[in-house]
Amino acid sequence: MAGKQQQRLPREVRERQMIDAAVRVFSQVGYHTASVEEIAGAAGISKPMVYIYLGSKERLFTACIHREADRVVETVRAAVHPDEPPELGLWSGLRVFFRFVADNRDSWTVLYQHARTQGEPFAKEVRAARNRVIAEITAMVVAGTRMPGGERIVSERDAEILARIAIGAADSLSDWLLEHPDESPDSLVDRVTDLALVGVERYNTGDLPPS
Amino acid sequence: MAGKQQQRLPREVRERQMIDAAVRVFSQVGYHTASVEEIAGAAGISKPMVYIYLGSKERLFTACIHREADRVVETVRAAVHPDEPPELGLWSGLRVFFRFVADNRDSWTVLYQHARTQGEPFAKEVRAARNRVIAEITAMVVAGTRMPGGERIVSERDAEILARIAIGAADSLSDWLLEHPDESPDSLVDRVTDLALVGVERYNTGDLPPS
Amino acid sequence: MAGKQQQRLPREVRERQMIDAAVRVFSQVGYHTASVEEIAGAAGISKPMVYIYLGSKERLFTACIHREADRVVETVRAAVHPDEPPELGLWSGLRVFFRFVADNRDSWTVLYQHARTQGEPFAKEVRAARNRVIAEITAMVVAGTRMPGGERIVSERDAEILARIAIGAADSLSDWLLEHPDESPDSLVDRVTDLALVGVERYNTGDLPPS
Amino acid sequence: MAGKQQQRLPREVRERQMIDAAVRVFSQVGYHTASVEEIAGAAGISKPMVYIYLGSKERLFTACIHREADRVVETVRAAVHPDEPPELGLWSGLRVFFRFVADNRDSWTVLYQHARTQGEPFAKEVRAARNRVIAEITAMVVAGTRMPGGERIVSERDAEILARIAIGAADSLSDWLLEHPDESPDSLVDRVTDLALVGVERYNTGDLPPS
DNA sequence: CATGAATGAGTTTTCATTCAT
DNA sequence: TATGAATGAAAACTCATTCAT
Repeated sequence: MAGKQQQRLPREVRERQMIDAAVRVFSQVGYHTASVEEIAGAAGISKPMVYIYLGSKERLFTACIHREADRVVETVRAAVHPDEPPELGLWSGLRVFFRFVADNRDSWTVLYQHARTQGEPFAKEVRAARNRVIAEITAMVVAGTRMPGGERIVSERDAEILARIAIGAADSLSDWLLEHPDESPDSLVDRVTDLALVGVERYNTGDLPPS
Repeated sequence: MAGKQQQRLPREVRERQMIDAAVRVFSQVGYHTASVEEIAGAAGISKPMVYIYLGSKERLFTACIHREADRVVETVRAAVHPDEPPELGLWSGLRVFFRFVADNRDSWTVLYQHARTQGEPFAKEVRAARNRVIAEITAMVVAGTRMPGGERIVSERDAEILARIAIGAADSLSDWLLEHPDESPDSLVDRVTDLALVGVERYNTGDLPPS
Repeated sequence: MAGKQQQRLPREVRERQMIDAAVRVFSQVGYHTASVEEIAGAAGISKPMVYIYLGSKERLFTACIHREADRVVETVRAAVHPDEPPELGLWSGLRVFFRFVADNRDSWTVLYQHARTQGEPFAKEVRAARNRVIAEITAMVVAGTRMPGGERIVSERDAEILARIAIGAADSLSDWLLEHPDESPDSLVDRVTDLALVGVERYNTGDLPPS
Repeated sequence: MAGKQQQRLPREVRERQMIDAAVRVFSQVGYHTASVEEIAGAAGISKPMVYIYLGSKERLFTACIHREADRVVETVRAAVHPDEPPELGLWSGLRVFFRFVADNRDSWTVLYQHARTQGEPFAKEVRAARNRVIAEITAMVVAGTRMPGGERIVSERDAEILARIAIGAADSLSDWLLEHPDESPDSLVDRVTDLALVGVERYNTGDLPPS
């Protein structure tokens, strides 16, 4: 008489299923609009399971933020510091990062767009997650901008600024990518590179930079 | 039997007050978390007034989006195309835009961060508002990158990419500004300019740009 | 600057306008669904006027009930007791009553259908109004069923029963009339008369009436 | 933290309880005046349950209409077409119908009085329900007015008119019954029968029926 | 472990009614 | 007199969360 019960799975697996589903749903409709029931449904389980495993909607969202921040950080770190030396240059690093953002819309949307806009209960957690991402991208910038000899040519502060620009640009440009299916993350980075290398110095001639 | 009534003000004034309050509250807690009552309170009136004048929470939010999009567009347009000639160069234009974002946190937060993350009911309106902003910044980029002779050196597509980068960067960097009270929008643009002009070509030597 | 004000009309006229509008609106959507604003609009005046003249929505509805009950009673009375003798027979009286119901949908709907279904605040008023109508129809039945010599052939109690049947039937059949535009109140009464006179005794042969 | 919960009952049972309570409450105060909370209270459960099971106040009302229409139809049908032949005569059928109306005030009030007066959202459903009832009573009239040999003596149209009269009369007379506790549905039908059989032909002599 | 049943708390929305001009 | 501006009170509906089985 009881409705069919889900197969018993080890806790770890179940949790991953839930967070996967939650990221998917949250990214589509946002934290408030997503109901726990909807998420449970998307994970193929019943509502109380979410509470048993994750405790509350808030904790579930937090778990999503953590996991997705981990994924960004891991991805970038793995590319920039592969187990063995040859560190990537700046543009190669950016390419990896852009590709992640473009290929993982749900992750990025939850992490960068939704998490940010939630107020109090998450402020702290979100800041921490963001800082981890920023730190990682900053590290990538630092690594990518050393002179052949190893000297740094951008200060820590400037490196962070560049990291933030990269993050904001990735976010903003990933929308552009969606609207331009004829382009790819790679072709986009190429464009940006060209603009930075060639364009900047040239189109700037008529506009005196601050002395 | 009715409680003491507010001072009577003409509709136009009250509507502006409401939208002001709504932008403030929405920017702080987001669309869903903000209750109409809270907004009414912040505007110094009672809830039903919001419904009498604006119709619904949804329409109120839409009104905020429209007005704030207008403000960004107006600000940028006024700076770039002053009634009289001397158009601004790229960096001067960016400076105006950055300043707006930094000086109007609430507007920008609602427009760029919150509006985006709201799903269906707003998708269309938001897209329209965003496109207006993008178009304006793109125009600024185009205007700011002409050669002295007037020839364009960036294609339309690239101009829009630069505009999107500027927008994403402004958004991202305005957070950075908050965390660095010793800096200002102007000093920040100076840094970015320096990085773009001087840095790019130099720190790139070790990393071959795509051929 | 002030919106155009309605022409000043004597109180009596204004009140009639309001009640006319109210009957119209109430009959269409019912007491609760009708908003005072809607009624004021239908009467071509502003909301506060309704309160100044009638005091409250409740009193406005009560006024409608009274007036419409008066109209039914007057109509029937005028037909049955014309200033001078020749009283009408039963069927002629019914014909008058049916015609009123059919020709005054709004009045009847408010009086018989809506007023009835409103609970407490109106119970008493409604009962009184209904009783006046019932009394009048009963009087008509009594008048219409005297023998040529003047003796009564239906008891008071039976006369009231017949009156109630007539009222319920008029209500029920006026719906039927709406669905059968090829018929008229008169043709309907003819049918009913035929059924009563000819049919009843005949088709009843196979079904023994209670001994 | 949640208050004490009601005994757990299967959905089917709860739904019936809700509709029972709703019919009771709606019949007493009408659709608009009845609050969902009040109905939930009358059913011994909390408001959200009504929404979980029935979806909306509108759907709840519709469910009431359907169920009560079913009950009238079933009652009449069962009496008129018992599993085995001897169909009832007209008066016996009416007696069954009158008894239902008198014994099920709430059902009848909701079905005939309240449902009618509700405008748009219900118009269609109500019409359908009413038509089912009318059709059943009409069938009863047809069955009850056949000659011993089986020939029909009333046309379809006239049968429906008689059905409508019966319905309107039942509605109207059931009020009368309430005011006359010394009478019963049966005694009332007896009176009506007498009036129809004996009275009609007699008291009519002085009033010429239409030629 | 898993889930159907149940609810407290809160939100948007509407409307009769009043007041200031 | 007449009306635009304003609000208290209440109703429909939703949802995170819990408990009994």
